[in-house]
Amino acid sequence: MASDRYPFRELEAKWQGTWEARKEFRVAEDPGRPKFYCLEMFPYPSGRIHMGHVRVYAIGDVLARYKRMRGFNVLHPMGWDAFGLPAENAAIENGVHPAIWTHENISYMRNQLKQLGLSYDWDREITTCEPAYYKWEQLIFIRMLERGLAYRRRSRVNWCPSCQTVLANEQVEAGRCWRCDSEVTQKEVDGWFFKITKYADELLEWCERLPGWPERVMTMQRNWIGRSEGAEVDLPVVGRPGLAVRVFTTRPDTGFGLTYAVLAPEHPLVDKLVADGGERAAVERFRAEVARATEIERLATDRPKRGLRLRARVVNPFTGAEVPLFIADYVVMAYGTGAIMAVPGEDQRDWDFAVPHGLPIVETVARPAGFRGQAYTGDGTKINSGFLDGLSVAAAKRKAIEWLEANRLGEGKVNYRLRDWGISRQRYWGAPIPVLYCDRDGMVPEKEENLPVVLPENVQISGKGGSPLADVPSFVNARCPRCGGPAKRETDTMDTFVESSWYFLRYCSPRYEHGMFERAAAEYWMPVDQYIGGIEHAVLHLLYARFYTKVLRDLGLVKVDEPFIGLLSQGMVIKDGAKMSKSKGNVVDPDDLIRTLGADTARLFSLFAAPPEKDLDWNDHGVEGASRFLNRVWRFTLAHVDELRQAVPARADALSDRGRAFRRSVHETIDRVTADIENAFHFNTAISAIMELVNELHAFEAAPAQEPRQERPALMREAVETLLLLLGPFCPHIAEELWSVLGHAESLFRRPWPRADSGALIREEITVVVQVDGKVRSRLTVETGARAEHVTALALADDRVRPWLASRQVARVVVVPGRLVNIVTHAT
RNA sequence: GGGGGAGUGGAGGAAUUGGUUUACUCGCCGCACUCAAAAUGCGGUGCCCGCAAGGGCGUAGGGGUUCGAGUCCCCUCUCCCCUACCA
Repeated sequence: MASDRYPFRELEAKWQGTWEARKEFRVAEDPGRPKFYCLEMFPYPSGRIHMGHVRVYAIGDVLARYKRMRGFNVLHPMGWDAFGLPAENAAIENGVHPAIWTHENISYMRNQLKQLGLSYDWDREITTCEPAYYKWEQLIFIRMLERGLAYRRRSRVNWCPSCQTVLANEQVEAGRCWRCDSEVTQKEVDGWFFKITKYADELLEWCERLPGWPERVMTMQRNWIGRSEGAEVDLPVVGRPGLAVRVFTTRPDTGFGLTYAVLAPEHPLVDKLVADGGERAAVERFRAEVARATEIERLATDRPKRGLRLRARVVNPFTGAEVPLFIADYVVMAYGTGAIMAVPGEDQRDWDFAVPHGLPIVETVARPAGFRGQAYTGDGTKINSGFLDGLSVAAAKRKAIEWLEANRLGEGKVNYRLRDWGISRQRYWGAPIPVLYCDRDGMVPEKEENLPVVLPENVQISGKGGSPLADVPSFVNARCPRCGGPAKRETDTMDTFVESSWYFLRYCSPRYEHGMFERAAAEYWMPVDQYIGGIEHAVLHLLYARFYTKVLRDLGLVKVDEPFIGLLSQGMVIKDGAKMSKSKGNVVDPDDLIRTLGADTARLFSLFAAPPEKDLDWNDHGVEGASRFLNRVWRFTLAHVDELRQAVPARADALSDRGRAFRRSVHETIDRVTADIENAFHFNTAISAIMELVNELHAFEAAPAQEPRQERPALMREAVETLLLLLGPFCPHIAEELWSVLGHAESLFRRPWPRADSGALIREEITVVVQVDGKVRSRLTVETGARAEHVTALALADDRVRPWLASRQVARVVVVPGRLVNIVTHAT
């Protein structure tokens, strides 16, 4: 069986070696040529690549090779998102140092990628855990600090009381610690934040200006930013002059229906309002109860809302009435002001809480006739609302805000769901945050000339206790950059999303030593023309990278507003109805596949089985089919190699009928493949067009020759060469090999992409469908451009059509030129 | 609860502005080659009726617009993804 296969192993190794030795894919800025920046999301060096990687990198490689053949100067780089938690977990579990683990993984995976024959400029490879990389991120951190874009505050984190350590979200499994299974609690710690909220509006506006992005990704980003317009309103606390509960509402028009107010349990005001010991104890009990709510409980939206009524009362500023104040679990501190004005008449959540607590419900919008619901959230005429009565909801919102502002009780306000980006990680394997704490000067940034603040290597990682860096005295104990006195270094490291927020800029000048990147290089290459990656990064990575780019722009470092012009979100790789995973036992190992069938087959099937944006259903028989196809191409070419090499071009204007028809197929294939790649990355249909060409090539070769002797080899040579050029981006090794077998000294990838000869595309005759009352009854072969009257006459006279017209009258005839004739009849 | 996407043969998937439904691949069936098998090549393959010629029905279901609907409009069902007490 193996002996029947073409020698993909030797051939793939040979061409990979040749391309590497020739530095075939190395690029430099060239103002004389249009550039194309093709980028796939760089991998985390987890150990081995999986089929998802094969898919995304195959997609990117087709595009990069295609664009090169189209004359673009293509930047197509690769690197490693090398910081991250798994390296630390490996250290904890196997005692391997994260640096060693990471670098071993990188060298294994680099080799795997090279075996796929991907056309990267490997001279630009970057690894984010190297000081030469993260040095620049530290510099930008200091710049952001100076501008108030980086700041420090307390926030809540997941905390394992048994391991005495902070847990990342992915280390919390169903509310329990991934290692010791203890119940995870929340804890307040100091941490660093990037002020992404400052850019909320700009990030949102640009969502409308990125037509090259999938709509669903933009929608997810819009939802994530979550802009909502409303008002903040002060509810004075009864008997406490100067003290008020500030709430955010999107429905200021419903103020007259405000019958109680609610604070988030952890709201800071609660401590000020609760003085009495007994009440304080009740509050603490309630808070503990809410904090215990596990992940699973929180998922159940329909569970009863719990609350505790405080003794303090607040004033409804619209009515002047005193109303009760609660703390309740359905109000979260993370959104708005962490406090709400409750209007049970027009908010279902408030209604759900008000009814069991016996709270009054006031309707402030007239219900439409027949309304049977509970809270009413639709539009209508305002009622029971004093000066707002009679207005529509929208008009009442505007008037209520005017009134609040005139009476200094509140103001119009736009609120965002987007939170500032918490970048502190109490972790070892990340970029150190370049600040120190001095007893005299307080928090001080490291001096720029002292950067990078290098991550020390002599660290014990146990997974217990706080940040591992805190246990490295040589790292922690330092000198204050300002006064020279003793100071302690920050021991938090940065979120790995920071590295991936600018790596695409570093690729422009990866070895540049005087800054993040060389300005001219970035101006030439940026923005990324096509970015390709998984949908799982639809929000976080893609939003952070957009934010970071805007920050760098405002720091005067880059000119672009957005990093990625085009985005392709590829689907998952599925097998047997489920995502490939070790636990499901349905993984296909790329190494095995490359060894048994070759990289070209692996690439071909990944691209053929589904369009890139859809999930790909892996099928071992299908992979065999892809391999069979390449064998077919191989055998055909070798079987005719002498004939093909000796062929002399035929005159295109003097071909036999059969020869002309065959040549037309070849040139139609060029157009189809080009359009499929160009328009929508429909590589699957591009490949099927190439397969059809191969089928036709076989048919042409097998049929008895009727044409002049020279014509046949000439047409076959043109067909095979076209086939190889079209196949090249998909299956570069076999295409390059056969190209050289045909006698070409120069690489196929130095050749321009083929262009269809418009003369070859001309058809003398076309098939026209004849319908009677919308049903296909016959087909006619007519001259291209035949007149409608002529085609109609032929159709009406057609033997297979006439019986359907008997005893009926022709009402009208619809002619679609070059396509069909529809004869519409009615009974006589 | 909110948002987004998808339902086409036995399977993955194709179908220009509404114009031949099911390209290509897999699977299955048949034939050739072979002592045999594999490999390879060629042919067939939506469902139903029919010896055949041919006809009827078919793109989740129901309605509508149209000479003509997988495609456009309305309703219903199913599945997938994201998100979540967002005030």
